[in-house]
Amino acid sequence: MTVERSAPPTISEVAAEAGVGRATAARTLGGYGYVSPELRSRVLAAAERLGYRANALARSMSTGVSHTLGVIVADIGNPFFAGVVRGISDASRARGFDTIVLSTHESLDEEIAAMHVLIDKQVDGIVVASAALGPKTSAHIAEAWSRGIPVVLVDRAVPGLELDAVVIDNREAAREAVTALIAAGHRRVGFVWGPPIAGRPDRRRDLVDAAARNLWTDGERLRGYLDALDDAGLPFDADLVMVGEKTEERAIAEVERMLGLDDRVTALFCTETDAVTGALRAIRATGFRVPADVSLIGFDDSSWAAVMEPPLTMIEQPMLALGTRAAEVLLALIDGAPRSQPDGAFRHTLDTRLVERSSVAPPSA
Amino acid sequence: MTVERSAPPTISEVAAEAGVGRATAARTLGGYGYVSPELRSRVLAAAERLGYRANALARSMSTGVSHTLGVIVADIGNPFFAGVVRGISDASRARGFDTIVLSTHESLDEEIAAMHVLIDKQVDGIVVASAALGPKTSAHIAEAWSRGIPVVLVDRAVPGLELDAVVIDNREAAREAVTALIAAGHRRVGFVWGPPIAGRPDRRRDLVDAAARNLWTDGERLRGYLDALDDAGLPFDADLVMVGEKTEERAIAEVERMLGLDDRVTALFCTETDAVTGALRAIRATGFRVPADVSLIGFDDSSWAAVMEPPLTMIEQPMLALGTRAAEVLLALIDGAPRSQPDGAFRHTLDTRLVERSSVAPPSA
DNA sequence: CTGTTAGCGCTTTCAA
DNA sequence: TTGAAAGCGCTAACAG
Repeated sequence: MTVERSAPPTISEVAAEAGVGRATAARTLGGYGYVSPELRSRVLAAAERLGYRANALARSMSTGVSHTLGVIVADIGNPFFAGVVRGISDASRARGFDTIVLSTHESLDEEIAAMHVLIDKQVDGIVVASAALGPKTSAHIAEAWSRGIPVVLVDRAVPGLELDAVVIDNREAAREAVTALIAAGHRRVGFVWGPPIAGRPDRRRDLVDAAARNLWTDGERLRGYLDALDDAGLPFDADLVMVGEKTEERAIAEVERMLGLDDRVTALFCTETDAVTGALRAIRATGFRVPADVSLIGFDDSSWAAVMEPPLTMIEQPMLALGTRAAEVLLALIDGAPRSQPDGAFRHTLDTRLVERSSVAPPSA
Repeated sequence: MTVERSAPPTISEVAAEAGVGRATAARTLGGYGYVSPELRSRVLAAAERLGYRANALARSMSTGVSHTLGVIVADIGNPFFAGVVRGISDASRARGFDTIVLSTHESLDEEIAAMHVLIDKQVDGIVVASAALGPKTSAHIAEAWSRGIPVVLVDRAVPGLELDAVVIDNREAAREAVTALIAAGHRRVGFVWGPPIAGRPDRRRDLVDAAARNLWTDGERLRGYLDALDDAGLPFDADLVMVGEKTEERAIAEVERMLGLDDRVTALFCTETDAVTGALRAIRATGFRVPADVSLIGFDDSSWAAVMEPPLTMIEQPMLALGTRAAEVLLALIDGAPRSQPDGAFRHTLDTRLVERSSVAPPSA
């Protein structure tokens, strides 16, 4: 008892039905070339009658353009990336492009595989939040380019890769946040969600090196933290930075540790949502209070942060704008705009905003 | 100073390079048919040398399958849908399918357009969280089916449409939550995020009718609320349900109103994240406290809810599972599994969980 | 302005 | 086993 269905009508059938040549049907239905009003309406009527719909694949086959963009992110389920993808999606849809989105689960191998999928599917361009750390790990990106597929980076720049990248100034945003903490009087501010390394580095330099070997955004945020310390002439203390796996559990453990130090932390800078919630749990578990006992600023504002008790001071990232901008840059490239200059990559830096609420107060005496 | 790039190598070029017929190259590269080890390795070597990559479009053209799934949701930027999409994406990727995702911004017209885009792009199947209210507004879904493209619904069933639908039991989940509130002693519980209608309906029946003319999930949740009231023998009071636009602002206004009633609300059931944050803001603005003055339960648990002060009791939806399950059902359909039975649609109902935390307490005397 | 013809790159009979 | 040739549905020259 299956539904009866014949093969979808092709343009030839429409032409036959309308009693015109195939090209004429193609011209009116494809919206190109000249067709007399007379034939035009006959074709349209025939198409209507048959329920004709163009086969986009066949069209792409002969034109060489798919009107499809590829998007590669670590995790489409993450609200941040979801927002970015929404931006890309809206901006490209407005220009007639659809998007294929692939999640890499933060794995470089999956990112490479994703890139191949997109190349094979003949997308017209790709925007990627890459896990690549430098030119040596980004051959797949260069490969897309060499095959004529423009690529723009979003959220994460790749040091040494001369490509358009739509990002925020993570370093400056972090510095601003930590500076605010210091300005409130804090001298012991913890950094939550550090580089995922096993041991605790003794020297500041080792930490920076480790960060450079990991996610670009994380490294930049760490540098911004260090910058703020330097600006204020505060000493660096390895005990105040979280190391190890980037999980909420680990954040809880690390923050509890920092809170248990003889010269305990009085303020926390959290670089991601899970770091914030982890820190909050740790603070609560140890009986401290925000902001009376410990101040806190986190990355990635959300509607929840505003209804917390107390409302949280957060760094707001322009998620949608990152996406729309990336799509615009990519679309321009597809239209033939010149790519990055030989003397350095184009960096499109979008503004962040420190949304001041009530989680920052002077340290208790 | 542009990068030199020749047209990507085709299978013919690989064949020539390997000194074999085109079909032989196609057979080894396509992984089908028989090829002698001898020629096989020669082809592979040639492909490697030329940097050959299959053109998936051309392949789809001749095989008729695109190994691509279409996904239509209201807003990919919404964490809930992002989670669902992540589930779909992971499950389908594991089976070699990629996904094109389209956001409709909750507009039926955009949904119809999206459906056409996917049909034109020859996707092998579609999963949609539809805004359609019934058979009359879901012609586009039937159209996809009639063209041989399987469709499965996710999150939102469409009454009267006999299609596989992967959903949760919204009515039961709502009833459970409201029952918990009533069990705590509340007799005046408000319903936040009601049907988007202009005026306040006098009669309960008008409200239910209005709900039926709107989003399926919303209607079900309202029915569950009503069920709980009935179970407990509590009277329905139109003043306790929010009506109007579904925005956080409106929720704030409505909750403030309910809190200002002579016989004010002492508990709130919020059907969505923004309803929860709106309610929280209103409660705070009016000087009340959770749960001392007003209890609250909301839909869509998140990591934030657990770190609120107090931690919020919430209904947890299996976002990822909704997605993976929908993908599995769709993939099975693509594989030729029989679709819904003539005597009713297949409903795949996933469990929700009421995560009890501390936002529910007996009403204050 | 319209129709004919030749591809786009791949798969798939069909002979050899 | 392998190769030649046809065809998927559409666009794009090129005549007419």
